[in-house]
Amino acid sequence: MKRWTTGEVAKQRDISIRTLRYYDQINLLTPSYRDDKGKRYYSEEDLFTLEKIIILKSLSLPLENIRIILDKLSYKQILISHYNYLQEQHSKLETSILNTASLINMIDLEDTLSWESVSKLAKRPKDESKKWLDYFQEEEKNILLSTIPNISNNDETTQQYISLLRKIEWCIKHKISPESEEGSQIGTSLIEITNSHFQGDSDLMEKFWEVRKLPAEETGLYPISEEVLEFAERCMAYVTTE
Amino acid sequence: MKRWTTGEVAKQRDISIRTLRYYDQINLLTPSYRDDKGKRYYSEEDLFTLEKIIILKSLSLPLENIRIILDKLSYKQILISHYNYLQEQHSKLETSILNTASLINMIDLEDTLSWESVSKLAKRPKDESKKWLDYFQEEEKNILLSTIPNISNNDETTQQYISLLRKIEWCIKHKISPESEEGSQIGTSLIEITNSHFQGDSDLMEKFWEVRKLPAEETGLYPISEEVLEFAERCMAYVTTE
DNA sequence: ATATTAGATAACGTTACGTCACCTGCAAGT
DNA sequence: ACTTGCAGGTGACGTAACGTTATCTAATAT
Repeated sequence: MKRWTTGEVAKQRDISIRTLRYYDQINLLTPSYRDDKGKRYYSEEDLFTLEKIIILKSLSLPLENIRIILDKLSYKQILISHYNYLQEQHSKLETSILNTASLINMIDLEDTLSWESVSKLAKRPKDESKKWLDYFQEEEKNILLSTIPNISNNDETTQQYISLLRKIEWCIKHKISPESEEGSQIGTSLIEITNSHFQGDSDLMEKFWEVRKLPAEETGLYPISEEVLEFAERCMAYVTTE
Repeated sequence: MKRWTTGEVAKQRDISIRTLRYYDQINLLTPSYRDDKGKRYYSEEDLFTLEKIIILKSLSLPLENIRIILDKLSYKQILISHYNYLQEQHSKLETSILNTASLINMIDLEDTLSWESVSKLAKRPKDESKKWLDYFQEEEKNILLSTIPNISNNDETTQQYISLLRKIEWCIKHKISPESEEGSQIGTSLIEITNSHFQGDSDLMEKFWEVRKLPAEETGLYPISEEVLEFAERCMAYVTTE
């Protein structure tokens, strides 16, 4: 079983040695082995924990909170929350870029620009440092509960469901068509899950997919893009016509 | 001339009142008018300055440095650096998203995942908090100097040049073709600038455009996308065949 | 007449480390 | 045998950018 010293870990993960010692000090990440001379040695598991910590920190969680929830979350759960976070950042960035480009252009056009005209565009996406819970709420509380009533909470199927959506995004990025082996697998799983969720109530099911199209502000859910929805629908269609 | 109180400014820009008072305290942003009772009033110019500060802060400049350079930079210059920053963030985010999706997928596939396989993907874009100067270097030092020798530094043309590239990106985003009024304007300007830069040396010119295609790591320059390059070339072609 | 609101100052608290002083074991060069 | 350099260690104090709390004032609403 390989072990790494502080220096090695620091270099590999691009953090300072001081940081590692600090995390040890506050009992956030205690290396699993200590020399008779006091040297710290980190195991593979320690590195995974560190990875978790770094990701959670990037969601701007205070270290205190990280310590509390660290062992309650799997690496996968954390990665998924990270993914959601990144997606949100991505869409925010795109509007920011557009706004900034507009502003630069405005300066080129009018030479005296009033604050009033600028202030509309200058709105930066506000920093939601306390909002981090949201990235988990979606996993913790049932995806649906808040928007559609009368559906029981089942954490396992929720997990499966999210996993499927990720897989679809993955397929899209790798240009795998919904009319493929993977597509039909996804389709079958989707139908299974949706059936067990809605117990054949196709009316509710329709409503559900509609809701998923709305932007996040209105539903409180992470929005699924049209592209993903279409892919999902084509997967399911492909399975039923096979 | 309208003036705003601390509370109004704080609400409008989504920052805390404490922050405004603090900026006053450290002489970073002193409101241009004070009541006989001590109340702060911010003018339109003050708001522009605040905007500058906020943008520079988002590039993770310490407030100390911001104060030093604040009056040396125009709002436009700052916006452009901000734009560069956003573009870099954007491309980093995209690889991050891909990596995260890959990791999640890996977990679904193999149930025991080794650190070795993870560590390759887990590389986050390193935080370049000291690298902020780069976003300005491009404006300050001549774009070319570092890569192509024998070209004299001219800050004004550099500015024009960057401005043109922004305009191209702007056109692309708004689906304006290079074979349009705007396109021909851009083309003419591009030809003018490039000529005055390279004095008709078409060999060097070729080399220059080639260099711009390389990623940032190798050149130290902000990379121009293929799309922009193609647009530029079509603009110039359009002008010459007109 | 009182309560609420929006502003002010002053002073101490906080997070996540950076930095500094000083100590230790070990391998290599002189 | 001695120094040098390096990689590691432990305090302890320093820092940035505010948050928080206590206390005060002036103006407005009820």
